[in-house]
Amino acid sequence: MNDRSDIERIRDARRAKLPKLDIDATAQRILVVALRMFAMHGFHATSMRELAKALEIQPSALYASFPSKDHLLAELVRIGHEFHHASLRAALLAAGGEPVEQLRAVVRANALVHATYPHLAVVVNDELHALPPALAAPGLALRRQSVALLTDIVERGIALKRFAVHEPMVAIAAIGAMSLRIPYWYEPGTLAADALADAQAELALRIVGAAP
Amino acid sequence: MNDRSDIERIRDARRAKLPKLDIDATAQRILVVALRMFAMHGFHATSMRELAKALEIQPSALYASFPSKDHLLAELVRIGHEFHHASLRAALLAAGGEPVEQLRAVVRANALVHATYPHLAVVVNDELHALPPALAAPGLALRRQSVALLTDIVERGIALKRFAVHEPMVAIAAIGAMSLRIPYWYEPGTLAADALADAQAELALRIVGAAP
DNA sequence: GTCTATACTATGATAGAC
DNA sequence: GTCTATCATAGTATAGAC
Repeated sequence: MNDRSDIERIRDARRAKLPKLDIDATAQRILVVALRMFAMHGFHATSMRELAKALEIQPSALYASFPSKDHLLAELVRIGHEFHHASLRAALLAAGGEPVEQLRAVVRANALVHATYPHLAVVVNDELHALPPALAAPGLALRRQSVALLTDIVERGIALKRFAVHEPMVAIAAIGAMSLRIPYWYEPGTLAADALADAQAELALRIVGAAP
Repeated sequence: MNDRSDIERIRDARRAKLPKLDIDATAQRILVVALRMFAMHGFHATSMRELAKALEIQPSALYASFPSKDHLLAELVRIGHEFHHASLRAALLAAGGEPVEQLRAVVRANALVHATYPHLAVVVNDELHALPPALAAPGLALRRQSVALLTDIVERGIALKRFAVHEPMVAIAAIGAMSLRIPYWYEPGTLAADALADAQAELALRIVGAAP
């Protein structure tokens, strides 16, 4: 498919990038380009031939670094989930014991990850289902942990009467959804990533009815 | 690919369904099954052969109703966008002139569409980018109108001092994201769709800082 | 680790009979 | 409108030389 006319799911204005990794330079180069193409067009809409062409190597050379296309995606999904979960955990640990501050910190971190690594977020969220279960399992486990982390904060805040929420599940889903959607609309320029994170943290506090 | 092992993007607990349509019965039967498969596995991960097999017809029979796989997706996307936009418009028209009631009505409608037609919502949102630009254009136009509809309500509410928002764009995106994500987590049972819609409408009012 | 060359399979789509 | 049969292409992946 030389003449691809698909609509891009995420704009390439911000170049695709990965967190710092400790892996082979060739593998990293492949991962970054694969990340961009998987994010923009989707995993199944990106062929190994096209990926190789974008890298200016032959398709067969890809298999020296990754045993299959699935493993390539799995590695991106693994990196994304681990970085994401580590970011949330670090934010929570630094936030002290007050639910308001915990929620603010975790939502800020969640927003910043999505604003800083939008391609990675898109691939993690939209292409995980393309993996065979064995390769998707680790990511799914981390995802559940991240949800639990947010759930625990909100439920504790309710118990401590810091928050007032009618339907906790709906509120938690709304807070998660807010940051999850960042890659699809946000572009830095008018609003700095940090200001976006602050704004979403404030909205999260409104959502849980934290006393202002 | 007989032995598909992909993870399903959306559970099939709720059977895929379409709004009432005025089209050929055969075409409708094809559309419903395609809707389910595109929603669960993705457009590119669903082959015409698999679709035909699920319908218990031969692949070539599909082409009597739709000239190509793209057109099949385009029809689903068109139906989804038109139904969605019509729902929001109807809700707004019935809501009177008060921004608080307008926002409540539109968010309720948005939530109900996503809770009632989750497969359609998933296909519209996740597979639109798989269409060539010419086929995607009508959907994109309706999408912009729906966003504008919400934006106008929020901005008018701010101007009339009914709402207090620091970053309108962030608030509007959050309100949209909340309903958009419904198909990926919500399952009726513990919470009725109507209660979900009410809960999201309340959260939207909190997000825009409507006086309680 | 990259190349050339190629095997094998799956894909979207069409031809033509009924 | 559905069938059988088939085409042309694109897909993932491998073999073997350098």
